[in-house]
Amino acid sequence: MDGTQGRIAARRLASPARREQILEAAIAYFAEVGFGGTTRDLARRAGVTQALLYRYFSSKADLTEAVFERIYLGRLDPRWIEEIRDRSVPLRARLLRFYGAYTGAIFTYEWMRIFMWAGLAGDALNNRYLSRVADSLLAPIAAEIGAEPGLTPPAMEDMWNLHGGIVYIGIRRFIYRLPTPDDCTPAIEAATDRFLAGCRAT
Amino acid sequence: MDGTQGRIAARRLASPARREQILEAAIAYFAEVGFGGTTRDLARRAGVTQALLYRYFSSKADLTEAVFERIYLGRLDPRWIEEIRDRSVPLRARLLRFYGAYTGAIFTYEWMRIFMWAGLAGDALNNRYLSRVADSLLAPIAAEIGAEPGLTPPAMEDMWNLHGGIVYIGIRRFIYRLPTPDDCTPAIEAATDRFLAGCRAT
DNA sequence: CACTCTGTTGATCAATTGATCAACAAGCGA
DNA sequence: TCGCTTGTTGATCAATTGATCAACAGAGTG
Repeated sequence: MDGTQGRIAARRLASPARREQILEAAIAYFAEVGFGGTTRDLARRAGVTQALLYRYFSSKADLTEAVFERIYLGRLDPRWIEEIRDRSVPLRARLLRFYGAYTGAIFTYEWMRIFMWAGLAGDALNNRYLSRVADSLLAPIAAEIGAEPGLTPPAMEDMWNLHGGIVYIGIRRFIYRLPTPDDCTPAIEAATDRFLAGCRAT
Repeated sequence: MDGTQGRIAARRLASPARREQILEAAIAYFAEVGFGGTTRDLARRAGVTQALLYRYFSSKADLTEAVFERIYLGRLDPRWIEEIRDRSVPLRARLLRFYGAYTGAIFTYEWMRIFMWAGLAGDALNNRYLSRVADSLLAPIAAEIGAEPGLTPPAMEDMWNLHGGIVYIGIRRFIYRLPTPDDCTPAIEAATDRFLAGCRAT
């Protein structure tokens, strides 16, 4: 209830809890201002002293690395690909289910912005993540489309087009701060239907 | 032919030429490292002294502002919208012509990255630019599609989907540094055809 | 209460960085 | 060649910033 920013933290915390608190604050802070942000500002927002950061992280680089790991780790749910291949469910429903889950996982302020900051900075994890998206998600989806009677399997560039058109909603919302629909399900449905219709027409 | 970086500049240059040279170097430099880059690094790459920057720009903020203006100014060609409305040309050809010209204008290392850096930093020009894209380009395109017999006019969210899917090619190439086709014309054609087919099906 | 462990802090250092300024020097007209 | 204008530089300042460390303080134990 104090009017000042930060300094909300308890006076004394168990080591793992404090580390977790700092890490969470770092994710929120770096998402907002990028990795050029200062350790002093971060500490203020975490409600601790700047010196304390160095008890839990050996350097700023060490801290940002922890932010990366936390952000990337477990972001790609292995069940997604299983569900994509589950042919007991109609193809359209599988696509909608996947992109519902995928956007549900990545359409957050922290994820979208940290991913973009990292991409611009040339982070290697970023590049590797997207390669995995291509190999483990887009390629299997293309294969499933190709397995459907009457549908031509789309090229990877077409898959990227589907993917990019959907992800761009999050870019507009969290990076460009443009108004977007609260619920992006209808947009995903429309994009998916257009895409499937295109695979049929060829 | 000196092995060192930078210091290519002539010893003495006319004032406007030097300013132009610094501005060009700033665009290339900030595109690469973002606006957190230092004036010393920039000066080194421009081949001048750090102090000289302040003869042509009153502050770093003044310099970055000049970079913005140069980048944004004249990037939206007013002829594009005229050509979009030119109904003597088939609709599909108009769409392809527009996105050929549009991607030809923005798919550069400098533009894509500075635009993204600025977007993350919350630059106002960025937001305004995209609003103009929506009002002056996407909305008229939607209207032209709606004017075509047998086609339903797409909602703005659909237009953003078309747009985002195409722009995402540039994001992959210049921000994520992923491999993309040298010529993105086929991808644009495929995306456009899918989109128009979708407008027909409804 | 005294003791110990450890989470936390304020002070501080060295390097970086935006910005300034007096001094230098290249071109050019008289 | 002299002298003026102006493009250019090296030195330097003040503020910021990542990182360190001795000292402080809260909590549990005997």
